Amino acid sequence: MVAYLEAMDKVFKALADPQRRLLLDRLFECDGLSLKDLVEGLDISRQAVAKHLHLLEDAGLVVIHWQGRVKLHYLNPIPIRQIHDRWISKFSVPRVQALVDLARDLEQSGKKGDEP
Amino acid sequence: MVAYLEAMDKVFKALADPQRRLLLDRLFECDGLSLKDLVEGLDISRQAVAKHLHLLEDAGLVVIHWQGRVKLHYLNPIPIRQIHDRWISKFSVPRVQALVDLARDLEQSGKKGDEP
DNA sequence: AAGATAGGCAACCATATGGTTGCATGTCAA
DNA sequence: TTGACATGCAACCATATGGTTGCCTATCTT
Repeated sequence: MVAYLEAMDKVFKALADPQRRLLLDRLFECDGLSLKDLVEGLDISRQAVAKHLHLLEDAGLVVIHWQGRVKLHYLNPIPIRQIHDRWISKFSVPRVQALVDLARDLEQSGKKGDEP
Repeated sequence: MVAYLEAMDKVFKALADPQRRLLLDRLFECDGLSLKDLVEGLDISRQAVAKHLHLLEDAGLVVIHWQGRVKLHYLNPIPIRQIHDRWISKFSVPRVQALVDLARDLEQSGKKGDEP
């Protein structure tokens, strides 16, 4: 149990940086990218991106697969789901989801009225 | 959209600290605690706890309600759900949940065999 | 009215974090 | 086999972060 919490600490630390979240976004929409692929569009050095990816991998949010000299990265959503389950009980899911959808709809209709 | 990402940045930063996650755990099991209540059992100063709670409040993970001179804290699970929805698509929820349950069961059976 | 209680604000400090640069290693392709 | 390419490792630096202490404000209670 304590080991689980320590493992999750790495997950939360890994998610704390916006660049790393962008990397996860990229992998979410297109799984199996290499380091070189992921460097493009981030405006920081390759070494910085590599460090980020190592943190994500160490946290278990990304799993890798070597293919020759290129390292492919895959998103692992399980820790994300575990975060969810920590503070949202099964019975409250529908209520919370309804509120999320409501908030999104309000955001949308607000956007429409922004520039008439 | 960019405002949404910036708002979520506060959420991830707030979740990055273990003490703050413990505070959320406390509120999850017993909503509506005061600062004084929450200080007990954390082994850091009241001011440190207050700072943590301010961060959680600013991130929208905790909502407060003044009752005289005592500040009551309530857990708001909506940002947690939004994290979930960012990287777990609706159609993949059953698969991911099955993997989470499997991992938990394996952890359990492993525990049993730990001390024979 | 006065002490006790619940909380806020600000300055300060040590460490953690994210970035850089420079160099090394291993694999593919001509 | 040799040069190009994909990635790893280490040292270093500026800033962010979490903690402390000291003092202030507001609200109960007697």
